[in-house]
Amino acid sequence: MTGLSWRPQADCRERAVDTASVHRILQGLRYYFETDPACRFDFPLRLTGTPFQHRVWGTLLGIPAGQVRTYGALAAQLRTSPRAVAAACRANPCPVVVPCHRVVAATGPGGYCGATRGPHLKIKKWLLAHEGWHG
DNA sequence: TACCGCTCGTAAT
DNA sequence: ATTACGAGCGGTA
Repeated sequence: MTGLSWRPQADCRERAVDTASVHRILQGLRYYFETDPACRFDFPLRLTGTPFQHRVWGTLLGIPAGQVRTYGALAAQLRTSPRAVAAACRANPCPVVVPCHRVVAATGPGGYCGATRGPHLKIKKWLLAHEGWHG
């Protein structure tokens, strides 16, 4: 996971989390990485964002592991524009758990964590491969 | 206002 | 069959 840039928003930083919850979250992530990439994360999420961003993130959570959607397809589904979807993906405060890596461009892989190339993109491709998607 | 993790049409190699 | 480019897009800072 090194290289993933977490850009926590105020809500994430300031919230007090008890040790047991942290343990549960780490266990869930470990299970995803080591055992079953198709597992559902069952811990509660409290994401900070605009109403539109919550709409997009909620839709992302409905994409099964091993599948992808294009920015354009999500835009049509949400009655908005591809770029707006991309901007919301980019603002995702909780990568991996909220699977913005399952959103790709019509012509290529698209970006990840604010980058359209470089190490971040390698992470996106790794996650997709981990989930068994071969594009 | 000016950015953009996009997309589509059109046109030139 | 590719590439390149322009215009339009909707949300956000």
